[in-house]
Amino acid sequence: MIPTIRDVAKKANVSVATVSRILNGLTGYSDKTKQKVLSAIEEMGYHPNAVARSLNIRRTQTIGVLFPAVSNEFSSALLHGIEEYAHSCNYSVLVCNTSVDGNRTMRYLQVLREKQVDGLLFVSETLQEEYIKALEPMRVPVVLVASETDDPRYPFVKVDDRKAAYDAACYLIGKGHTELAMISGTRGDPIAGTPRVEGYRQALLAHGLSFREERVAYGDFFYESGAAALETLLKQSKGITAVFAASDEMAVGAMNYASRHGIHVPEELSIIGYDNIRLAGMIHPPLTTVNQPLLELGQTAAGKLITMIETGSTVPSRMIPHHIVERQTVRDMTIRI
Amino acid sequence: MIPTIRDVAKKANVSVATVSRILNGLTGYSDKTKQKVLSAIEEMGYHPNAVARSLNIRRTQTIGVLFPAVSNEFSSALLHGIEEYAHSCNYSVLVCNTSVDGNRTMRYLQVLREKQVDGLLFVSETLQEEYIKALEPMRVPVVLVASETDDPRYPFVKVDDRKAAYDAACYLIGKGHTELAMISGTRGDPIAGTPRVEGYRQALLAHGLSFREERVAYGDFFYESGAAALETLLKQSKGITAVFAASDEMAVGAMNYASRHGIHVPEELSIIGYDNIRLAGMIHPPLTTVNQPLLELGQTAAGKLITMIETGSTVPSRMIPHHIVERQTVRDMTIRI
DNA sequence: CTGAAAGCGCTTACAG
DNA sequence: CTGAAAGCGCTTACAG
Repeated sequence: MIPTIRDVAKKANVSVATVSRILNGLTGYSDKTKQKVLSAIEEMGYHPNAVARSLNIRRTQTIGVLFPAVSNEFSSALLHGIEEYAHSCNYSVLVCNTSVDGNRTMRYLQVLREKQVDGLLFVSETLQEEYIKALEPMRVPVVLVASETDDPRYPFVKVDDRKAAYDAACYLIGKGHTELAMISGTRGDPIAGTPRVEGYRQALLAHGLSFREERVAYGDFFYESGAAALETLLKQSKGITAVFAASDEMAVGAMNYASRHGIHVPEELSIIGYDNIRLAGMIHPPLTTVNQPLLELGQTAAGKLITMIETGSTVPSRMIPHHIVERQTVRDMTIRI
Repeated sequence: MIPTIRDVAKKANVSVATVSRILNGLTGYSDKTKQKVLSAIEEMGYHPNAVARSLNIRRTQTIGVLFPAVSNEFSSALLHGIEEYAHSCNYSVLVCNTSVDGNRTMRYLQVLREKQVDGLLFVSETLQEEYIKALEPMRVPVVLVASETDDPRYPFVKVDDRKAAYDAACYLIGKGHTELAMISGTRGDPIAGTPRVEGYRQALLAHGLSFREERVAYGDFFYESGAAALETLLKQSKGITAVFAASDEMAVGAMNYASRHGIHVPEELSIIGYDNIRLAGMIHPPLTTVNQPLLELGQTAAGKLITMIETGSTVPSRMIPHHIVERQTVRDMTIRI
């Protein structure tokens, strides 16, 4: 029914080997043969079967991407970068939404292994021992995005979270703020939690300010938790003039809390976020924040993975530069009005 | 190196046929044989090769999903629903970001065809003649999501855009507004453009209000265009008290314009959006909008596609119910204060 | 420049 | 209950 390479060969009066060579741009056939074959392909509407090809060459030109959650701006911007780069290199991407569920992750790993993906990208997820055990025998390259590990077999691509948080706090201090507070992401999160608190702390100390436990509240990176965290901070401590939130969503949640309670941003309270997702520019006043180049992170990670796949060698990890995007939520206290 | 079914068979002293039967849960082997085989599999760390299997059974348990743009809340919520449902049915999903580019779409179609996907989902894209020509010989089911066609071979899953827009306008009218305006999406867009303007128009007429061209401005669904559209409306026509925006992003853009120009929402201007993406609940004041159940749209579409794949029959299209989510951007004019 | 044949790792009648 | 063998649609030495 659907024509195969065999049918094409028959029609063009050549062997399948010749058709295969032409299809793959190899050498070893006359121009006349090539024309014959090409027109047979055209006439029959032949399309090669990549599954058969993959079985032979043991390459599927497909990578698997595991996300803890797919439906937020952060993930989708990364996915965009990954897909774009992969497509430009002729790779397809299989998306897997693990829902932060270890069991789902393990099942996906199984599926991806059986489907013979050429490589794997772990987004925003730390490599559990269990995953490593499953990954090892798969013998395919793995790259982490917006995550980190010290196992050299698994390179990662991310922003320097500690430094970015340090810079955010310094920015606030540079604007004359001395009464800082922080809305952290999930307590103990080894990637986007602890390092950002640590960077914030170091910035305070570097400027002779004291780090006060009651001036750190913990959320979960999502919008809803931002308001609750600000409420906690305001209850626990008086005199705060600026807060650093470890995600834009939490920053916006905090801004809403402020707005509902008649606290003016930035006049009475300054806020700086983290991520620079589109949301940051959509609210009023627009949010000053730390830019994570998500598209670039995705592209770079896909690039590293594909390099590893195609060269068989391992590549170094990479810190992508961040920067602060100044908008309108931080008051400059050094200017007297 | 990596064990195959052959190695397992050898180790367990049975034929590959028997191993295959056990692997696939067929009948025709003793319990003793089963144990022998299972422990051989265990010992060797054998994992079946789905590519080889696919070549045989000509099913890949993979579907392709084409998006015009992947990095926005709308697409990612749909993707979430699609991926979730597909995964629950043991299908994997290959994402393709067409960037609203016909050439890219055609190339993806080619790749997906070669990779032998079992079915295709078109998200927010109309089926061009060119696509249909490429789709036809692929002989796999196709379902449209948040889009529409009258070709019965391609079922679709969407909200009734005309009716939803009608309801949005009626909601405004029900709140006592008579001076309505609309921020439409892309002019002439056959799915999310024209039908929404038409629904809005019909609602006006049904209530004895006149539809005035100068009270419709066109954006492109995205944030940036919302502000410009509101500016245009306000310049073209005096006395507007309420506006219906054909997307939440444009509604928020309009709210920002209002805020920057000292126009209070909802006291001086009411706004209703369309989509109910998370953004709608994150801004201040929170946006009243038309809810499109995106997760459900995605799930339903994936369900229909998989049904078509597995039964070989075609399924009917489906309109998913929408509803209005009342928040705080529409003033009730029927209440005297 | 070209073809016959083995093989990629499975599944599935068919025969016993 | 079990196995030998053909076949899925390709690629790739090998030989000429």
